[in-house]
Amino acid sequence: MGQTAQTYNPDKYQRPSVSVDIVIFSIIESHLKVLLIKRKQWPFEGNWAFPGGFVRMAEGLDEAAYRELKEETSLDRADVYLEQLYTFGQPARDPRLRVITVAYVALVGVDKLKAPVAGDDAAEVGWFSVYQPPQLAFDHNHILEYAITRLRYKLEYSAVGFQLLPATFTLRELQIAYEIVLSETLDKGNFRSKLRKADVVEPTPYYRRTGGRPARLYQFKTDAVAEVSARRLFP
Amino acid sequence: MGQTAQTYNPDKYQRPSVSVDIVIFSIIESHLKVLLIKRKQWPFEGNWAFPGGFVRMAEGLDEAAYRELKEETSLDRADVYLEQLYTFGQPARDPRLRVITVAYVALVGVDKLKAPVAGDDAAEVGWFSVYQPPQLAFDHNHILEYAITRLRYKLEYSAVGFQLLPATFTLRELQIAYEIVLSETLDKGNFRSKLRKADVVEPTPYYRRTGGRPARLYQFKTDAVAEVSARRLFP
DNA sequence: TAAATAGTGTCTCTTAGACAATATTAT
DNA sequence: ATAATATTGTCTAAGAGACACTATTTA
Repeated sequence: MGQTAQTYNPDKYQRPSVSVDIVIFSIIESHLKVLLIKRKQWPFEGNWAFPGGFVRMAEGLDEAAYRELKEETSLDRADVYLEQLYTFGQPARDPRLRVITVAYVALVGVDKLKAPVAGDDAAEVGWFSVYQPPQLAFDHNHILEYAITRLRYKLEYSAVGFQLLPATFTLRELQIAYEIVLSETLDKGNFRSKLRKADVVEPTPYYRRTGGRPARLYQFKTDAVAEVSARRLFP
Repeated sequence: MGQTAQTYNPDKYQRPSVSVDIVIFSIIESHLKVLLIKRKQWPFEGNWAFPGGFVRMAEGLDEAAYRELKEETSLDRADVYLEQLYTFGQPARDPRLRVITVAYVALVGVDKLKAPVAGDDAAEVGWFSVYQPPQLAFDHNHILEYAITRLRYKLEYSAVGFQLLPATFTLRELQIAYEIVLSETLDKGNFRSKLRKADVVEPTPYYRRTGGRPARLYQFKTDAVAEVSARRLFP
């Protein structure tokens, strides 16, 4: 809102619509998946799209994202990690009208997944592997690419990968989550020593039974900043 | 634009206005400065604000940012580095009406600075030190903080700092630019060896006279990717 | 020659990454 | 005991950072 804001009367001009779209990631059966909703109407009828919707006049952007998350997936604000991704505004991205969309990325732990119910008209909802996504509506394929890139980046430099797991987890489970997102194998010993130095997880008194020696369960340190800044966590 | 997009008719509802705001950085007289325009009307009359304006129906967001840049500062698309920063949309950020703004960051070399002319009504324009900014309009102080953080981050991990300098420059000048932005001193030898390894600058046949031994002029390798990804350039 | 700045090299300590060794359970 | 998995430790090469040295100009 710079200089022209005073002389320009926006009421005289058409305004775009503004929506939020949420790229929700989770790890399901050892695969990085994204939540999609099937469209039932033109345009892109039958294609899949991210949950989302229009921003209301009295709510902020994050607020709109949380509201849509709740409405379309029953996921509560406390159940997810949410951050703004990027704003996409090509004039032709929606054939009906000008829609500028503020895209968000969300991470959800498997244990938080209720059966996702879509909005009022009970649309189809499903989790899809991010590497073989179906044909998506609008520019959502492009947004998905961008979101995956950001997710990888985030995980390399911070500890938000926690958000993809239940409240307690073994270090091996955490490593596997990282391996799934980054699409590369990590060294067990090095992964653990990195974690130790980053000081972001703490042991609980509990263990999980596995095939061999039971594994200690860990949790994220509540006081730890997930955003381990300035130094790469898993290069 | 998810499920609700079909059942929701946006024409029945009020729409927000969407603007772009551009935080333009440059290094002027050894200080990191930002370009601001003085507002002449309510609200925030007399306060300073970033150049920017409303997005038109037929243009994309980047396009709108470049257009406003040209209109309000005469800076051409080729003269600046521009990237989207973040979208701010608190309902009350503009007292007149609901405005969601897509903020951009721009870097300009000193040599590109024409006398900045403001829009039609010839407002005051000035460069201000980012560390003692005046009282800004709207949430622009907050946006400025965010932009500085992003700028520092970008410079640490990439080579876009080049964009703050003329086409040719000495390595010492480049180092000083980095020091000014990062607010810390860097080791001469280490800075140079990092640059050598990153392989982003190449020598020209020219020299600049200084107080002592003349310094060779360098330029950015045209084929080099300024985004030196995945590895930190100046930790 | 002295001062000033440019440019290069070296040394040490830390860290990344590969790999090995030990520990604890079930069968 | 053997298999399976957890957990910790060791070694080496590369990189970061501190610092010193040489080079080339002006005054």
